Amino acid sequence: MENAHQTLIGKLRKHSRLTGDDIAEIRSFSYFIRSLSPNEDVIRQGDEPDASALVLSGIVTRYHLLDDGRRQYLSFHMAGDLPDAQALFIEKMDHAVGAIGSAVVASIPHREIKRAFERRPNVGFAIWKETLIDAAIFREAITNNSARSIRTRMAHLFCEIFYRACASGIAKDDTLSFPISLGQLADTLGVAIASINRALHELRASRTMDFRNGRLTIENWPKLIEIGCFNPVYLHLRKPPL
Amino acid sequence: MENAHQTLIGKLRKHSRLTGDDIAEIRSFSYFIRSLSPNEDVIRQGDEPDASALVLSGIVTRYHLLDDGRRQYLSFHMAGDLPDAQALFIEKMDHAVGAIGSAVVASIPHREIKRAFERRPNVGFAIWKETLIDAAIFREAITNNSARSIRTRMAHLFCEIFYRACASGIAKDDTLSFPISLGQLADTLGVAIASINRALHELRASRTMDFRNGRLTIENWPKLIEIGCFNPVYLHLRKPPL
DNA sequence: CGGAATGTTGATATGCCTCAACTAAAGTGG
DNA sequence: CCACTTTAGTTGAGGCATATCAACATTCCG
Repeated sequence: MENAHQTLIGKLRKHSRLTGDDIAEIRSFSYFIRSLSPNEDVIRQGDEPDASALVLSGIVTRYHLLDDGRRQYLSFHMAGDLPDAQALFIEKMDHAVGAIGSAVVASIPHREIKRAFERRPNVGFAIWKETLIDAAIFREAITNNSARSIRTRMAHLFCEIFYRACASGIAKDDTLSFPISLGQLADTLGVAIASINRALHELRASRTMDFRNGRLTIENWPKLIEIGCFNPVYLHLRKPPL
Repeated sequence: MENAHQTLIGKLRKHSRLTGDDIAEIRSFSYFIRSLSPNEDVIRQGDEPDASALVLSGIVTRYHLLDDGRRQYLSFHMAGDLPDAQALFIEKMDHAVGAIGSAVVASIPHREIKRAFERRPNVGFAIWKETLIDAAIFREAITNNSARSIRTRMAHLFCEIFYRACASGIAKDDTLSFPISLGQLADTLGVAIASINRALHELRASRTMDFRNGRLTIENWPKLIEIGCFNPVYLHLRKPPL
């Protein structure tokens, strides 16, 4: 596995330009590694963390815990992502962050990240930009879950995940490990498990994509894009991977 | 009407601490005033603006334009908000920004805002924090539109709007001008107009709140909070207005 | 090997959408 | 200022997509 500094630098460079000094500053970050079991939380709603997690491997999710105990999954994060960067400036977490499947994260103290902002504003701008892209992904999720059919929602979600996985380098050809359950998928797209299952079977039968046992396989990318009304502009990548 | 500097300073201070030097830096911003007619756009999807709008009066919205011409409204903004601050670091707009009813905005050049960051990092952090709170509002909208009944969605939306309007100072006692049509409400909550209408009549009949002719009146705030499962933590206000 | 969690499938119920017909309000031009 | 047009709001009837429920199959994991 790459080290945390390299993972972060590689990620930031996908969206921003960094100078040698910026990179040196990032390399000065200390961190500690944390290995997560499936469904283990990194942070809980209400916590006030003093470090931010950088995903090194596996899938990490952000979710709301509802009054009745249900969950609403908000986003999924992979190697290079900073799923709780917002805690740098907002003390109390309004949502939780946890692993889907096994994952490894590097915990970087806020203090060091903030010091970097003062010394190299450019590093701050790059991380700020990451949080802005997060926001764009949230906006797209609003539209996806509000204005589209189950079939389209599902296709769109998998388009986004696969596209980002390609950018992140964790997708192998047309396949990707994404160990999420149907129940979690239901709590992501805002529909019942039974409906998730049926939509999944439909995409499988039409040889568009196949998701089973936590593995996503793309069989017909153009068709999946069309079904999902997917337009990757909102991901704001400098070099589109596909 | 207050001037733009004062509006911005007042807003940032609701979430962040600013020193005298920070405030002086903000006062150095140049801007020009732009008056908007109902439904006029400030920026369109695909634009690459070089200035950010600060809302001075009226309601401004952010929305996605879908393939079939429909709209998905994403958020609403009022005096003090910076609805397109993200364009500071993301060149191409992935959504549009426009007025609901008549509105007035101040356009501040990106160049000047970025210069302020270099001179007073604290000013940058305060604006960054605003964009992070925006993201929290988006997350809440995902949950609202995905995991709640129409009735609850509607109550939650009006709770948020009224709460923020109080913080912003534009609500008078228990009433607020919010000149949105039922069709726009439908395109916000992801439901049909007919359903919006019926939910509205239900809230009116139960004397919880009344929305008509672009005016929101709260009749029973505790009840509205309960119906909407509203918890304002995600708005991250230093001093809750209610 | 046994138990729990997850996935599968059909039958039934229902909330919401669609459509349509109508009313009310707002904007426009003579 | 009024007639006209357009837009917004209202309401009921009917249909459909999706939720719910239940029973069972499969996989995972200790």
